[in-house]
Amino acid sequence: MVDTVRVRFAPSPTGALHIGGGHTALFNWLWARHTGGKFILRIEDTDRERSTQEYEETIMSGMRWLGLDWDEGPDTGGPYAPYRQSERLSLYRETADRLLREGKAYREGEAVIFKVPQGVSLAFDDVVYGQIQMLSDTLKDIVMIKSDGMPTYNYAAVVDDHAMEISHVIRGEDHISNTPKQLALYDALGWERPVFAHLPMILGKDKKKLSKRHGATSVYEYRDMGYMPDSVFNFLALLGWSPGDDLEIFSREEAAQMFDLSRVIKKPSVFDMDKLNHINQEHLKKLPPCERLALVEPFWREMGLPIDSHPREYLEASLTLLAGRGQTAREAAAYSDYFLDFGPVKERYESIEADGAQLEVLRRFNSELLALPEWNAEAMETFSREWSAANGVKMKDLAMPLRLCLTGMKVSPGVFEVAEHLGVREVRRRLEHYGVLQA
RNA sequence: GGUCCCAUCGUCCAGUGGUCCAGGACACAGCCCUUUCAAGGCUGCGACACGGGUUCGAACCCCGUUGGGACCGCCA
Repeated sequence: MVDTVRVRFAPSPTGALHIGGGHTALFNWLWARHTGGKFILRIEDTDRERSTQEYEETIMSGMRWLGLDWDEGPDTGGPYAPYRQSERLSLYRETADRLLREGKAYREGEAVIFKVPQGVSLAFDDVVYGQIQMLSDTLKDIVMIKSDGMPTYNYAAVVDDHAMEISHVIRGEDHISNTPKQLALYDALGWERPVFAHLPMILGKDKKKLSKRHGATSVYEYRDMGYMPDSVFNFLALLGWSPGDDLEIFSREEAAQMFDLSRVIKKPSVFDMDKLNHINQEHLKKLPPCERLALVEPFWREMGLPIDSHPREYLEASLTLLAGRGQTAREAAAYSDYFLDFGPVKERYESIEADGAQLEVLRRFNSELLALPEWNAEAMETFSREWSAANGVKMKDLAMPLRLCLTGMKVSPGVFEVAEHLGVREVRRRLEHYGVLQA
């Protein structure tokens, strides 16, 4: 009997790894890791027209990106190899011949077709959906081997799940109606059935099955938008499942430990970008500086910023200063460009807006600020508060123009912290450029 | 059309007959903090689709209605 859990993710290499596919893979992975079982990757490349080696590789790297490692697969091999259906043709052939000999299947053209017995109740107990039953009379005969010699999905999946000793078939709910067909096959072959667990679908905002129309659907698009794999993992795990308490931000390991198939719900869930953003921000905040830098760096590079002319410590500190600003790595990169270069600042603002009298006040203030014996945020703030009180000028009217000159933005971390981090020389350079220092 | 599935705040989840005039999170609004924006803290808005049962008692069980979804390929 089934003593060890063996689950599989069985994508067809006809496209990149989808959010839906990632969700299915994730739940299989969680169950395997939770139970100490095996997670198997099987490539279902029986569609000669659409399957490609490139897609197979993208799917695998997509899974790696999400942190879903597999124990057996086409690249790693394993005791049930090969793991690519196109390499298991003889198995399908032999099994089909057997059914042919037993009179349970027939030929039509080059194809082999399974004759569905009539009047049979095909029922199974789904781990998440419960008892599901269908009468065999509503089923048409099932094509097992196509005219091109390749097996069909419903047939190959049964043969392989049996041969690979899969204990739990965990897949999307759209496969519920396929299950009775596969049940008929298991019965005809005299094979023991695996346990079935169907997962609720992921829907778009319009409550329709998630598709290209809904925007980004491949997991890679999320990476390119600046989402962390940990966040996408966390977010996907929360679709159709929850640990039961109010814990929402967790790691892969924590999820694997808490996960249980019996806690998966039936209701389809809507993909909510706002929630993903929030989860990403939470994970971003937890990251140590060096890892955050690694995440943001590609986006800075993409923006053409001079990364290599700054020490790593400086770059890390720049991001630490951001403290929760930005929900994605891409946003964090955009919010911090002024730390790396003066260029973007100048592009945003040609000059500050101030009339003659205001300008004179700013010139005096900035000049005195630059003359401070100690160049740190605390000293600058103390000085500024005293100066503003003494001169009857609001802090705001001193800080905002300074912020504008240094960052080119109306929003930023505390402006004195920005100034400290930029360094007195750079601050002087920027203030001089805008003519807000005394001659 | 046939078959199957689903139904708690706008969204994601909690809730498995009494402790629920329903709890948390996101989003939204307001307040506090404050040199700005975030972050953080506090408050608010907001749902058991409807109708019948069963029961002393129903968000939870049963039936129906309505509304959604999936599948009906020699695609997977």
